[in-house]
Amino acid sequence: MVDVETPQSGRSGDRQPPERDDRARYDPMAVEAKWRQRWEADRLYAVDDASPLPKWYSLTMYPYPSGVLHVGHWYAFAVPDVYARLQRMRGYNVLFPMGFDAFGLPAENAAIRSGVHPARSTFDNIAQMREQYRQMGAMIDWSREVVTCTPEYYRWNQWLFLRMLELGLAYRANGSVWWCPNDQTVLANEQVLEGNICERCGADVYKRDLEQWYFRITRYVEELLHDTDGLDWPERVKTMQRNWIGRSEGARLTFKLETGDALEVFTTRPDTVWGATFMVLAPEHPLVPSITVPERREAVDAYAAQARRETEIDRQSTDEARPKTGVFTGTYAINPVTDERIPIWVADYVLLGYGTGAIMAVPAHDDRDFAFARAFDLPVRVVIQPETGDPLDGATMTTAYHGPGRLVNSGPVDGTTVPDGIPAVVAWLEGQGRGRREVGYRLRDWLISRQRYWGTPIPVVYCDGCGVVPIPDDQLPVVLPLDAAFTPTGQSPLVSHEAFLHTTCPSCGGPARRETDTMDTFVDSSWYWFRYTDPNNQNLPFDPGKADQWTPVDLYCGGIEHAILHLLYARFFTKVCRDLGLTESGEPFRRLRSQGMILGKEGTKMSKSRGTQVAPDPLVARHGADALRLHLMYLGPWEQGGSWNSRGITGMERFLRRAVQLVDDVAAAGEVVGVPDSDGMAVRRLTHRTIARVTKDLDEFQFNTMVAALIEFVNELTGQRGTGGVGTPAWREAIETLVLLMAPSAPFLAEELWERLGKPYSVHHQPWPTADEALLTDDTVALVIQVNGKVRDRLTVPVDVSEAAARELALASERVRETVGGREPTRVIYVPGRLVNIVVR
RNA sequence: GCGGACGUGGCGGAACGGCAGACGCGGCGGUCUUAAAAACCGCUGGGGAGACCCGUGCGGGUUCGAGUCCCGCCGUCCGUACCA
Repeated sequence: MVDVETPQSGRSGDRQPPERDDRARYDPMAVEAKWRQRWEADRLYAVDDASPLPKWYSLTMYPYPSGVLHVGHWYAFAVPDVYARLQRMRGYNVLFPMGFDAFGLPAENAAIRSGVHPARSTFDNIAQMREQYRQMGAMIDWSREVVTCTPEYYRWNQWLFLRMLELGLAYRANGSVWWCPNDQTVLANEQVLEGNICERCGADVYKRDLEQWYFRITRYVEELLHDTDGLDWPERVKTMQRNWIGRSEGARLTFKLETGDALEVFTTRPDTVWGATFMVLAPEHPLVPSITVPERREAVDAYAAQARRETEIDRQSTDEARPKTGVFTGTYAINPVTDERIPIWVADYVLLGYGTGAIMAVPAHDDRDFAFARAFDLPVRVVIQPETGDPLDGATMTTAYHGPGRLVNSGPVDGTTVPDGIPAVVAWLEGQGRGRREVGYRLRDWLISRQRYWGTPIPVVYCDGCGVVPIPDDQLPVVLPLDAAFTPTGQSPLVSHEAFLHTTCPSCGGPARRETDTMDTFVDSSWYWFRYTDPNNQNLPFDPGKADQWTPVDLYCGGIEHAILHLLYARFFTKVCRDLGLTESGEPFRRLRSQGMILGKEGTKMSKSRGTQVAPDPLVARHGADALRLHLMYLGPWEQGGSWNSRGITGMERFLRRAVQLVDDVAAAGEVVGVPDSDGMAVRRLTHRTIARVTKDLDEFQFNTMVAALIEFVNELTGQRGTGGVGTPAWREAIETLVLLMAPSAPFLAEELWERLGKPYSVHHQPWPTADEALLTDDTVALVIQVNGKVRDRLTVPVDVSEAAARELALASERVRETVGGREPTRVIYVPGRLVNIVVR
């Protein structure tokens, strides 16, 4: 690729003078310890709010302090560190903070098993992990560290809760909620997987009726939905958020019942109401007991009980088309447009949690309703006829029809086209007072109460005289007592802590009982990045000025598993903080990148319990943190992840040793005078092309190919060590550039080599090299010559070769003439500077 | 079922519609060594003595030219799951 003579002799005898043991030249442990100490003594990574440089906020999801780091943590943190370092060398004032998501069930569950208090184990784990992050060489300003289980932090959870209470964004309500019998707590809807699996522990969960605290995230639902459009996030994450919000346009219709009750339903197909031949209620629907006629009561009760049990046990069996089940209540409703009597059934395919928990069933045009109607022999009335093909017949059709067509059997709206005419039908229904347009959402309010110990106490008291009374701001924090008995009982452990439980009412001074539930730990992570901007504030969660100086976060990196929950809650909190005047922007994270997962041996997730985690420490001890960082980058595309494999790390070590040799050559040669001149053009081209490649790859998060570019650079230079170029200014430029390009990826060794080159401390304060455009192209290019699309020759031609000259050269090629024979080319394709394709017959 | 991503040597993976397999690991051969390790040099998709031929899951298509674009399959992974 570079037209420099390379010695092909391959003899090593005439190389350099005999070298000392390579270990003496590059001992990773010694180099890394040396610079780690120096950087910490100098506070090299301290972030200055007053810096005049433009800001760059690089955030990586803070870890749960589970004990020790595994290579997955390195993957998640060391790689974004590379980008943060690049931005710093580019002249940004970079904030790259770190903290710990320190409340939560694992510590508490471990405490129940081992008897070690969660506070103790959490802080021990944090100390150990902090030390491991130091080993990694990450650019962390530890003075900004946030630990969410400290009163200094969770006090502001409480403060924010009180503000939300004032705004009606926090409220208490009775409802049917998911309960995990293993963790002995309620869960948010978002924490229930596959219908009934606890996200935390995998146990089967079920519904209980409890009075709980909620955050009214639904108040922001439209904004949350619309604002996703403008985010530079992976498309699939945005799609997952939109699907979770689940907006659907439709109408709310009221059906009168023969009992005198009214039954509201939500439908996305109000145009099909003339085809509604029965209704279905969820088994848990509150009207079920009162509308069931006495002779049907036994059957309905039995069905409801069975449905509830099935929800408890397993509803995963929904993969195959589960046969529809249900029972008739004995009661009829009146179809509001046809005035017909239609039966009301109870069936578990209608969910209480969506819409109104009741539906009008239109079997001709809905698959589920169709299956139900056929199973129970209910009438199927076609109200949409397709405009082509055979007309549908409700008696004989075998699947529901949801295609386009015209409304039939629909009285005043007969002939309306579907779907284009639906708005007209809805307008007619509204005009008749028989329904109204409504937008439905899947998203529901966020249940934040947890009956567990290791979390933020909810700052309210219950007073017999005053009711629910918020704790005044000046009495915050409500401190979590450390001497509670935290064995789970189904109630918060704080219930049995007398000193905590009994207090006085802040309003009337009388006796009062504290709220003993704690907050979902997702509250902690919903605003932590703001706290990094002002970690010691005693008066507010954070200063609005400081927050707006740094946020929105420019680049947020983390696991794809947080695509819905954490990111949605964080966006919600940001909008609340904006409305509280704490920040200006309504979105927290401008750009999001998700790393793939590093899988353990059998291609499975690394798990502590199964012992499949790979520890970084022995690898660091043996190969160095720099080699491990490079190895992780080199495994494959970062956003894709992959299986862990420690074999390749030796290749990274070899690369680093070759770089050391190149630098030591130059260091030994001493200072070179003069500027790079035309004698070193080939080396200079190589250097600048490498700058361009490395920079582009870093910006595109292509860390694997970035490392490949560095390796190729070193290999190329190593191949030329024996030539006379070593002492030239161009060579010196190449070596210095190499060290600069290595600085983000291999921060320890780059610092060491920079010093050996006699350059001023620190390499991490140097500007990132810029590629000279003029050096990115060669004088000559290799022109590919094809015949009928197959490569037949390669010619070296001037870069600005004319088309005519290129064609002529191509046709003159010996190899081309052999292939073409005597045939006359029918066509010649020319791609400037790249290729000639000669087409014959 | 629905939605998305992916399928390339022994392995991890590269390739603006234009030289398939960059780079690394592993393997083979060599230099140095009493020896080994390390380091260094060379080779390493398959077939063929060779010119060449065949090769990016399978089958079609578009194009001068397809790993790349289009259509239809097969397989793997991820998300989601009766959302009215």
